[in-house]
Amino acid sequence: MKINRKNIKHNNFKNQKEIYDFWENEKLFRANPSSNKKPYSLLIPPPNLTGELHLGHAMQHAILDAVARFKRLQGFDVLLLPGVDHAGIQFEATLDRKLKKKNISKEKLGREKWLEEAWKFKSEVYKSVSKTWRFLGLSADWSHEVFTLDEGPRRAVFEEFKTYFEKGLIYKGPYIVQWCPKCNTAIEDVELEYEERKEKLYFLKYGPLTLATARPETKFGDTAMAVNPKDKRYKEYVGKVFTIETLTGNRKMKVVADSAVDPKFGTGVIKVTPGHDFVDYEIGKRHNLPILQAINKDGRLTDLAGKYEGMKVMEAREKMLPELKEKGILIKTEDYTHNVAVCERCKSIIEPLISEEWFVKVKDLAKGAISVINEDAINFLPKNYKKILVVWLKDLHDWCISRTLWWGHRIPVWYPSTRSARSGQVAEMKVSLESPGKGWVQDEQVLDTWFSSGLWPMSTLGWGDQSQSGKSKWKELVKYFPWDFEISAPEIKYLWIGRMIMISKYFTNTIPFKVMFFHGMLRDLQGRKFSKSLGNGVDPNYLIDQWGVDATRMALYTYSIPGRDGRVSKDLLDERGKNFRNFETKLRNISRFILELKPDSNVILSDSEESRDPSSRTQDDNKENFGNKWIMDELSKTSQKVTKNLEQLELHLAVDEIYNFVWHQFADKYIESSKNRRVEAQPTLEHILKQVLILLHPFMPFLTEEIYQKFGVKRKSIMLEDFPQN
RNA sequence: GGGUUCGUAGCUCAGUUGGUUAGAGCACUGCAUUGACAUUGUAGAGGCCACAGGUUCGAGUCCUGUCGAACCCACCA
Repeated sequence: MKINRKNIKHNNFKNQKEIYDFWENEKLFRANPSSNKKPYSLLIPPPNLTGELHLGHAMQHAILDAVARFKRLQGFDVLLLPGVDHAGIQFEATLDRKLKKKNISKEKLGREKWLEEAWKFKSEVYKSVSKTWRFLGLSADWSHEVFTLDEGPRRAVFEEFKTYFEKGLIYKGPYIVQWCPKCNTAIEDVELEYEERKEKLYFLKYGPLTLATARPETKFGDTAMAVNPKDKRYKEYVGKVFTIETLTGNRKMKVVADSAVDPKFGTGVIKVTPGHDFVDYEIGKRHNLPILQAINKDGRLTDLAGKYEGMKVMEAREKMLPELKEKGILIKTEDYTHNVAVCERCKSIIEPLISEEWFVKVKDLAKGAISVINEDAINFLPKNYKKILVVWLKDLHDWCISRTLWWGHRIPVWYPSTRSARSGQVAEMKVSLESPGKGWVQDEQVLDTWFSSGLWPMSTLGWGDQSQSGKSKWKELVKYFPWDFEISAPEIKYLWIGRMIMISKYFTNTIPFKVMFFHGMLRDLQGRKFSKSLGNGVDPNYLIDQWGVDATRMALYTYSIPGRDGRVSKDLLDERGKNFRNFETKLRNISRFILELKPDSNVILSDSEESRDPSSRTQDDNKENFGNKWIMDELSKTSQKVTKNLEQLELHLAVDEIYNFVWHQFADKYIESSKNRRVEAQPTLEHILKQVLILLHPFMPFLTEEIYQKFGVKRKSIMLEDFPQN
């Protein structure tokens, strides 16, 4: 690249915002689909639109940005695509809580008005996310920014739904689902958490048999008893029907034999409640048992419960115990500790129940995903996540994709009348993005957030969008897909990563990304996750205020090892932040020494990059004297290692290398020894400094740009430099 | 019950395919300081690399087992 010195402006930036604006105004973050440079694409995991970015996000984004900047310096056409996710349940719950405080009820507002509020709230929350991104120096291509509910993704999601529908992979029907009574919607297995609870195990008399249960209140929904077929104790009872007292009259129940029953647990007999338990549902299906609904969607008992009708589950359990005892049904209780499923979002106890929902048959999708993963088409970091995902994919059950919410992609299914909509008449419905005509009513439910997130690698590049704006993007899809780099927290490996692989393979017959980087989780010193309720989190904005962006980024890179959790506290992060802030000061001082305190200005200003030969030997060049040759060798070794580390995505090692070189080789040894031959060493000093800045730029973008601007001979921005070739 | 990962200095952690004397930051001790830099320099102390076997010329690194910690998955009613 020819340097035209006349065009070079020395920028004296007042603050980091000015630097960021300079980059943005110069369009240095923009990808260029028509350039002949080799593409390198990175997809930012869309953060949930629910609030502030936390420390984990900051680390994730710092990693993405370092890789993107590195690849740009290497001469790639880099696309770092930003976007945010509408985060269905979570967003809706947050907004409802907010509205409740203002005494506005959702029902009163109605769907349309509520959605207006939602979009307002969305842009409010988005501002804080966007601000933090810029704060961190994220070099994202803002011209490509996407929101999951935008038109493009909406059309892509429709395409996805329609295809499944036409291929017979989508069905609607009653099925047992994990139901959150508080969020009032079905949720997926992967959306639940387990909490250890100390409860009781109740031993109840059912006809001639005694069985153990933790949930006596589901008694009203029992339709059978079951034992293990190999259990000799109960052989004579199998197939026989007994009359069982239910507290609301007698019910005839059969004893069935099913291998799902563990003969070692309790008495070896279970009551079967197909309407409110997953195992029981399966047993029921195998033995053709009737299903009774004993618990409603609001978590209260139904009329089956007689005088207990309307009571919440826990209340009913307490209240019915005396009656059970009195009637001789409750024989004894034992202390019992077990895991209770709770909603990941609101922590309320999940009620398995039967609900009319939409499902996707995932068997073929999963098979495809397994095949691409086994072909090693995706480079998983760490490697073992490959196996973990395959195991999960192997016995995946059908995906419940409907949610009883308003915030999301509404299911693109229409019914000819309100009545057929209510009864969900499958035969009459039409799949369409827009209304098929007057009188048609759209399905009330929306799609699971992950239905659209799973499509993210494609929908962000215009896939499935038949409109003009979608078609104009096809070149980008060809150029940037599959993505070169994707990063994620391990906790959403199934929810998101697994889905993306399945969906991408199904629709494009290829992988969604070439590198899948799972960073570790940042935890507190006791190894617990950060959470609002524990208050153990560390706010990235605090660290940035205290130590600066670049130092904060550096501190985070030291925790960026794939799959390795880091234990941190405010003190520990302050320690590292301070350490790298000191490093920043060191580098400022080095540059002041080299660029501002020059021995003789005539000697130093060389005219072009080429005319200088920094590797020329000094008179007394040997190891002990730390001469030019020595430092050039050290630099070369360092840049080789840094390049290798970056290529292998070992950012923590790269940071370590540069840190050590700058401080302990360059500053402590070379600069010290150069003081008595300053004039002769000056070209080398400048050369090394500039190379150091380039090596460091992916990690400390602001500082390196700031110092770079002080060079006499330079390009417009350090972002336009070339990464040292080795 | 199945799976994964970890155990290295007082603390938080690095240690790339096995290869000199096992490293960093912080903390600690001595010394220096009109210096580009005290947000510094320099010297140092601190480790049976969890434990026990094995493979090897050679093991923090590979294999087996034991103990300890954490996480994920699963239909323990």
